[in-house]
Amino acid sequence: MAIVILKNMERRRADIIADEIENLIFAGQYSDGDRLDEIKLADRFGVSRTPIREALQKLVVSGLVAQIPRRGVFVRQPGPIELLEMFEVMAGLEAMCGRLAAQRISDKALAALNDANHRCSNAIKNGDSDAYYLENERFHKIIYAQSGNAFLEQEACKLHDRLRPYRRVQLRLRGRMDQSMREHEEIVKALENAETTKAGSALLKHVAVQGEKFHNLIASLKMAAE
Amino acid sequence: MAIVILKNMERRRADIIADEIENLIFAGQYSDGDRLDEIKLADRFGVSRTPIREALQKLVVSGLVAQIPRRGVFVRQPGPIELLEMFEVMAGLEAMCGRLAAQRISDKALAALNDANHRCSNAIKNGDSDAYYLENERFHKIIYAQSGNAFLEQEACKLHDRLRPYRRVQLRLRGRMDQSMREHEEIVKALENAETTKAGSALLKHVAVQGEKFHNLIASLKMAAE
DNA sequence: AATCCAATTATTGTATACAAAAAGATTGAC
DNA sequence: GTCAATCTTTTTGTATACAATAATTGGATT
Repeated sequence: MAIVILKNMERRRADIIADEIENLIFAGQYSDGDRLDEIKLADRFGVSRTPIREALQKLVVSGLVAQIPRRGVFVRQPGPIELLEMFEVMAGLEAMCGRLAAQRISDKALAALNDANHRCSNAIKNGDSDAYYLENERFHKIIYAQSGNAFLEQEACKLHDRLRPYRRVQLRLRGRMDQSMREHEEIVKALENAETTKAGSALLKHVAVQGEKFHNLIASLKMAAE
Repeated sequence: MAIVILKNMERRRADIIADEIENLIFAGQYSDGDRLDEIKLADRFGVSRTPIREALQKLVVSGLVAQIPRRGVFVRQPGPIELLEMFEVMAGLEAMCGRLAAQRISDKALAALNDANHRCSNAIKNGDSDAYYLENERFHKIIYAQSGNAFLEQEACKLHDRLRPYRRVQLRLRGRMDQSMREHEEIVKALENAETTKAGSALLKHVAVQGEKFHNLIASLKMAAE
C-alpha cells in the first residue's frame, strides 16, 4: 500500500500574498527603503489589512523587509557587501552539500545530474538562456537533495531562491556559460567517484564570487541603481 | 563625535509575544504536535487574538511550528533525525566561520577567545556548569563574528540558539567538558596561526555529533520522551 | 523668507465582529 | 451496541472599528 502524503493544496490567503509580495520585491518592483503600504497592498489584493499584515510579518522574519515599530515595513534590498556575504555562505552550503552528496548520492540522482547537464549544453547551443537557468537550477537542487540532509537541503534552497535574481547576472559574462558547464562536469565526476573533498571544493569554486565574477556583480549592481 | 546606533527599545507586542512563545517551546512546555490555542494564548498574555496570530505567523516562518490551514498551528519539536541534520549543518557553519576567521580574526578577538577559554576552565574547576555554558557560548559567538561575514554570523547564531536546549545534553558526558576545553585550545591555536583548514576541521570535529556524542544525544531524547 | 508650533490627517497596532470551516455532540436507524 | 447523519459548538480566517502614535499641513512669529 502506497503511503500518500497529501500536500495541503488550500493555502491561506495571507501565505499566497506573502509569496506574491516576495516576488514583487525579487522582481525589483520596490527599491531599497520603500515602505510597503498596508492599505495600498490591501486594495491591490482586494482584501482587508489583516491578511496583508500577517503576510508582512512573514517577510520580516525571512529578512526581506525590515519593520520599524509604529513606522511601517520597509523593503531591504541587499547592498553589495551583503550580497557578497550571501554568496560566500551559499558557496559554503553548496560545498557542504557536495561533500555529503559524494558519500550519499544515488545512481538515479547521478543520472539525473548528467541529464540536467546535457540539457544545459543544448540550451547553450540553442542560445536559450532561460532553459539554461532552469536546468542549472535543477542541477544544483539535485545536489542539495542528495546531501541526504533535509534540513540542509531546505536552507540551501532558501538561500538559492533568494539569490536567484543576482545569479542571472553572473552568467552574462562572455564564455561564462561554457566555463560553468565544464565545472558542472567536474562536479559530477567528483560525485561519481565519491571524492568528498574534490566535490566540495569544485562546488565552492563554482559558486563563489571571485575574480572576474566579483567585478561583474558590482558593475551590474551599479547599472541597476541608475 | 560618537556615532550612536539607538536600538529601537520599543518593540511591538506581537514580537515580544513571539519571543515568549518561542521560549515556552524551547523550555519544553509543549510536546510535539500540540496545538497552540489562539484564545488561550490571548488570555495568557492579556491581549486579543490579533497580536497572537501575528506572533504565530513569525514562528511558522522560523520553523518552530507548522501551520495547517483552517486547523491551527502546531508545535514541531525536531525528532532525532532532524536534530542530527541540524547539528550536521551547525558543524558545517562553524567550520565555515572558522576557516574565514582564521584569515580575518583580530588580535583583540583572539584575546577575547583566550579570556573566554580561561573562564571556561575556571567554571569546570568550580563545577559551575551554568558559567561553563555561558562562556562556551561566548567563545563560539566570537568566532561567528570574526568570520567577517555578518550574514553568516546571523545564520550561525540563529541555528546555535535553536540548538541550545540540546547542546547542554551533549556536555553531560563524563569528561566531555575537559575534552571540549582541549578542543577549544586547539581551535584558538589554529586561528592564531591563521591555519585555515585546521581551524575549520577542528571546529567541525568539535561540533559534529559523532561516536559517543551520538549515543548520548539519542539516549537523552528517549529520556525526555518518557 | 525661514522656523517653530498647533491642528489635521495618515498610519500603525489592537480589539471586536462576523463568516466559513472543522471538531464534537446528539439523535436515530439498523 | 454500533454506525451514520445531522445539529451544535469551537476555531480559524477575514473584515471592520477604534485608539495611539507619527507625519503633514497651515498658520503665526521672528
